[in-house]
Formats: sequence, structure tokens, C-alpha cells
Amino acid sequence: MRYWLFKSEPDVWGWDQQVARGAAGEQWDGVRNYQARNFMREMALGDRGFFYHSNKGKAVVGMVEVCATAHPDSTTDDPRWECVDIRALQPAVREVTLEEIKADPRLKDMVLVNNSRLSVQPVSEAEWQVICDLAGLET
DNA sequence: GCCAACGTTGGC
DNA sequence: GCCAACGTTGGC
Repeated sequence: MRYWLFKSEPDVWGWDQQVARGAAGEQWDGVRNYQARNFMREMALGDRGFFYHSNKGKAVVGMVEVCATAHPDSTTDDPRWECVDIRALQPAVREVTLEEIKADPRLKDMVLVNNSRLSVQPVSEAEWQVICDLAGLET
């Protein structure tokens, strides 16, 4: 299994909305960046990810699971863009802020820290464990 | 609200 | 194929 991080502005699509979609999940649409799309193409059913609030909050707020592999993004006719579906699994008991992540030497290589603009990004297993611990998420 | 960083576009 | 111009993202 691989681990990922999905970034969204809470004003546009927030954790509460994701939770409201329940087990059916929701397509992670609107990505118009090749790197992010390519990561989504690599995702497998059951891969786990963090749900991160950018701009407001700037924190990991929950855990999600990939529940559909890459398919065309229904919000555009442009065939270049694809997306996966994700569903909420658990809310963070404690939100893990960007500030904390930046301050933790174990997380210094995270894409979130080094390429903050990438909206879909891989997370290493070690990083996954550290953040799950900090957030009170069960792995 | 500002601005730096980055990705994309399009003229040449 | 290069690169300047432009638009967008996201932290501060």
C-alpha cells in the first residue's frame, strides 16, 4: 500500500464535506497539474492518504482512502485530466499543523515542506507513521 | 492582501 | 526548442 496527501482549500472543499459523502466518497476533481495527475494514476484501491487544509487551517485534518482508481475528470471535457475517488476514514483526533510538520526533523523531506504548491503528493511510510502518531490516527 | 515560487502558454 | 509573459497557488 502507498500513502498520499490531498490538499484542498476548506472554503472550496473541506473535510466536513468529504465526511458527508460517506462511504461512497467523491471524485478528487479539478486537478490541472500533470505531476499531481500522474500521482493519481499511480494510486491503487485501498491506498491511504491525508486530507490537508491549505490556506485556512494549514493542517492535516483526517485520513482518507482511495475508493476508485483514476478515471476521466467529469468537471472538464479535456481528456488530459483524470482523478481518483476518495472517501473519509477517520478524523484527526488532533490536527497536525504545517508549523509542526516544518518543525519536526523527521518530516523535513516531505513534499509538503519542499514543494508546497503540489496539490496531490506522495508520503513515505515513515512520514505516514509520524503524522498518524501526532494526529492520533489509527493505522 | 501581498508576493515568491512555480507551471503553462505562446511567439519567435 | 527557448524563454518571456502570464496566471495560479498558498504561505505569511
